[in-house]
Amino acid sequence: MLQKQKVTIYDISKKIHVSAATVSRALNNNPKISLKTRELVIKTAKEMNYKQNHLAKALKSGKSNNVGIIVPFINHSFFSSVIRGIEEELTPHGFHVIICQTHENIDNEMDQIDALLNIQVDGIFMSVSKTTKNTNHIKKILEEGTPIVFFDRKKDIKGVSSVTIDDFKGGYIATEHLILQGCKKIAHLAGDFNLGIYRNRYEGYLEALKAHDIDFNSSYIIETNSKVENGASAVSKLWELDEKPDAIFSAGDYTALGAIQELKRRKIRIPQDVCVVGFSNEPFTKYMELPITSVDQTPVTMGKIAAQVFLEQIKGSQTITIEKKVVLAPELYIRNSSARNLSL
Amino acid sequence: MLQKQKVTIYDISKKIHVSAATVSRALNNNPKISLKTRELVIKTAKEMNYKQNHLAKALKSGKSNNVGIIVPFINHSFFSSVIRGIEEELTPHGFHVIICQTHENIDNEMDQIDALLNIQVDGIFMSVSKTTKNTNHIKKILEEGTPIVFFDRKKDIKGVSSVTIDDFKGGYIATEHLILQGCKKIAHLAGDFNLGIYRNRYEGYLEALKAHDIDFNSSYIIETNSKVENGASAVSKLWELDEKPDAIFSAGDYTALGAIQELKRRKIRIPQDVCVVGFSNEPFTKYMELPITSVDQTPVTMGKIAAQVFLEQIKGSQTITIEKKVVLAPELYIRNSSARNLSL
DNA sequence: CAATTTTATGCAATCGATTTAATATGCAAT
DNA sequence: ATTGCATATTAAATCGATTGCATAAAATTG
Repeated sequence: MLQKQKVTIYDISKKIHVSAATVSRALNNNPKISLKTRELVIKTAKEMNYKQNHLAKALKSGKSNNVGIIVPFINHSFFSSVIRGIEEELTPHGFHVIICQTHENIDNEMDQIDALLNIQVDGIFMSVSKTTKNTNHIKKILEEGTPIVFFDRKKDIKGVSSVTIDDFKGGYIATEHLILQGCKKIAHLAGDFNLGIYRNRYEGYLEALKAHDIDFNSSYIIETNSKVENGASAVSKLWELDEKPDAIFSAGDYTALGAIQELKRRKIRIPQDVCVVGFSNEPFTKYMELPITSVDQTPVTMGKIAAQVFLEQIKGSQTITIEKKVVLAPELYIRNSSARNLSL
Repeated sequence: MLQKQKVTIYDISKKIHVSAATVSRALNNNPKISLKTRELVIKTAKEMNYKQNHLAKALKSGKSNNVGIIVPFINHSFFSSVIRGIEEELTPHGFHVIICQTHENIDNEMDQIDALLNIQVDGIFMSVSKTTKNTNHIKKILEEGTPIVFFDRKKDIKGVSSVTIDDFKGGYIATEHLILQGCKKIAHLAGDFNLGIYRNRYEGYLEALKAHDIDFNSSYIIETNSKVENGASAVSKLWELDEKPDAIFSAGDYTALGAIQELKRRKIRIPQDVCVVGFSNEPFTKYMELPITSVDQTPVTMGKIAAQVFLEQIKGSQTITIEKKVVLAPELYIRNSSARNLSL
């Protein structure tokens, strides 16, 4: 184990008999430094294998070149894809991405925020946890002067930008697609209404029904967690009704999958008897033997755009707050679980 | 936008008329400081909402409390799960996790390493890219005195710890399972032999054949990239043979899936005519209508253990290099794609 | 050639916390 | 009362890079 990082601007300055200030300026292309000196410094720095100490620079400048990303879970396809997008967009700008997960727990969320502020990240990207109601801990970020960008799951806070998809539209097109397949009794497996995204998907569903003059039936709505088992039990519950549904729009792919499994168990044919649509376009949906129709959220793009919004924000004067709300269009991937006249 | 982080130990020291050194010592529970002073300092610090500046501390100590993780892609289930494990294990110790992806490209890998060393991470976790042959850039990390821990995909470098699964055994148990199902003509869809993990899975396959007195048939080996399409085309190629296989052991789940799709297209019954086993236990394998038998790599555990190895490494004196090779046992999840007498 | 402006460079302070070596205080022993 | 020693505290240096201000050297002008 040898010594770490050795060469400093002082070492360079000694070697070529100039001051450290000159070395610093030369390396930063300060025009006050003569071409001759600048070239000598740069050449010597290269020879001595000089590496700038980013910590020292960060301390002096107050900018760490790190950004934090807070998500419920890293290893959920949607979130890891957003992270990928952010990472790919920010790395070329010299930023590094620090990952935190909340496990959908607001206490963790608060801790993670504190930790990120402590290490002076230059910005925070976050998708709030399901249990987050109060937003004081988030406002604290703003008070410290650190920009935030919400993605997917946001809270409405003045001065905070966000990148989301149009969940209302997602709910609408999914439902309308089912209607166009001839379905009239469309059940909805909703997600946690504490989160805006799920409320919006539900609203979109309602609006599509209304637009096509289909009566709303409240017993067709089941609010549930996005787990496979819950999709199955939701179907069991629905099939106790006298008027069984002829379609299911699920706000998540896992519940859609569970629903399909239970429908098959009951020998109900898909899509002939019942059409099913999921949400998120999880990788598995297209791999199934009966591929599942789903609403795509373009997560990598979402991450990239969130990163761009952040870069724009910090480019401007620090005193100006840019509040930008980017809403991406969701896209319906129609597959066999709902396509009655599809030749695939 | 208000000012960032304000209160320093000097502010505290002024307020209670002691020196900054005393404040620092008091906050660090240095026994030289009298109880009275310590309590006053701590109380005042709390009142003034003091937050330690980690950058300054990092600069002085040379320890950043950041670790880097280098993976081919963040949003691959296996890698994001390992990252999750590392994150969960290190966060309680005050470390933060910085993510980099290489896109399986060695040039990116070198850049990422440079960047991580530049920001003085305290350690690097990595899974090498497929294109990595030369290891000079990795040795550079060691020369700087920064510990590395390989996970899953490693290179043999003296003094470097690693956490992997026993791929040989994985290949062995997968193949033996197929043999026990009565299969005798077992094809193997191998991964890139540049990576040790795929060579080992292949070796395990060979050994299992030998142990059960089954002749090796080289035309049953197809080296391919882990993509769904490649699984399908591998089957097409295999089914041109006079002696068609009665089982397929794929070194990856995606190729296993592609193989299954192609087998179905050809109306070949699974598992009656052909048994299929994949590798990685990707989430989708258990969701299929025909769930796929696969070898699980316990990625979250792998991440946690890698983190523990790292913590052990840095706990010891910096001059002592601990080289620890942890090998986790893979586990076969038997499902319908291979289980001829399974009642599920 | 002296006066003035430009250009190039150095000095020293700064960012905030840590740490070594030095000093002030208290108390016991002689 | 003086010496000795432990305890508590501080001054100052340090980590490495940046930057405002001062100044020396060179170039320009009258």
